Amino acid sequence: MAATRWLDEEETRAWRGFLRLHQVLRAELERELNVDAGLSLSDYEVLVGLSEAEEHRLRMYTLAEQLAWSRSRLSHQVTRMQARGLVRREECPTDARGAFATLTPAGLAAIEAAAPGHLEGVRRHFFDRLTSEQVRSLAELTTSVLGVEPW
Amino acid sequence: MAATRWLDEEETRAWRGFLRLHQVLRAELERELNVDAGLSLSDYEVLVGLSEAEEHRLRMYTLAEQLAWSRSRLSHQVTRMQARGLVRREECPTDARGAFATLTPAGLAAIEAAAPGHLEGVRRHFFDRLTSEQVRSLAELTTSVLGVEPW
DNA sequence: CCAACCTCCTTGACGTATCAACTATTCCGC
DNA sequence: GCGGAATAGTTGATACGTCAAGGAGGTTGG
Repeated sequence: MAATRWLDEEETRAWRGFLRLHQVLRAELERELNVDAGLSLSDYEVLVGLSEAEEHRLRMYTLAEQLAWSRSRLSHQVTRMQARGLVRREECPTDARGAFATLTPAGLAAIEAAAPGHLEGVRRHFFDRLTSEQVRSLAELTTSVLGVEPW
Repeated sequence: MAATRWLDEEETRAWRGFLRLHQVLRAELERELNVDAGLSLSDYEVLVGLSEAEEHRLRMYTLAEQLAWSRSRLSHQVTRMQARGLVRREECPTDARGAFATLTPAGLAAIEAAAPGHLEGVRRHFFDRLTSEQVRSLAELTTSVLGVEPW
């Protein structure tokens, strides 16, 4: 067992900064999205995923993978969103185990109403404070760590 | 009302990458920390905050601010941790409204046992995949957005 | 000096996330 | 084809996070 590789000062700044940045941005964007559109960020992410999909629907496992969510989390989330009429479950004809999540017209309307304000918030709280060089290096950093493009 | 300022391709990569990076790292580190030390990341953050404080204690509002948490969240969290013997509440002699959260010996032992493995995970999943230049620019990016050092 | 206001903290209700356990179906090697 | 393994999805219990409301103590200005 090797000695602990503690973080140096720069790494500590980067790591704590990263966690705090996410915490702060997420809290504020969640609040705004909820006030303006009555959606949580989780709702929003599901709606975006489905709205970009063919026929506005995806297999549950595909959507879960795309969001980097567990199947369980997605299942619970879809149950709640279904109860509010934002999405619908459909059977899969080619795999009887499978299920589709499908955007309803109300769900489509919700994401279309919410997106402009939300993106405005993302700009205001995040991109407006960064240079394009910083944006580029952040995009590359996430690819370095994740090993893939983020979608 | 101005037209929506949509995100361009690079911004989309950066933003979705940021969210996904946090999601993936947090999920994995949370899982490891829970398996190895029986702690959640929220537990860990509170324990770190207190362990770095004078006399291993802080006023609730100070700790909340330091973590960028709501008072409510911290109050619930401390209640749960108190029930497990990790922290203790103490009255504040100079302000009767106030309360201290104090690390117990068990809490100190828990953080000391958990830290090496957790930091090892942070290295393995994050810093080992970045150049020192990337670390530096991430640290600066967080400062740009937050406007302050992250502690 | 006291009424109005502000701050510190807690609580309860509800929405959200995780794990483990479970059902149902499909896949695969023989 | 059939038995075991793997996959898709759900569920229930529990932990976590947020909001709104409220109690109790400080602070301040007339």
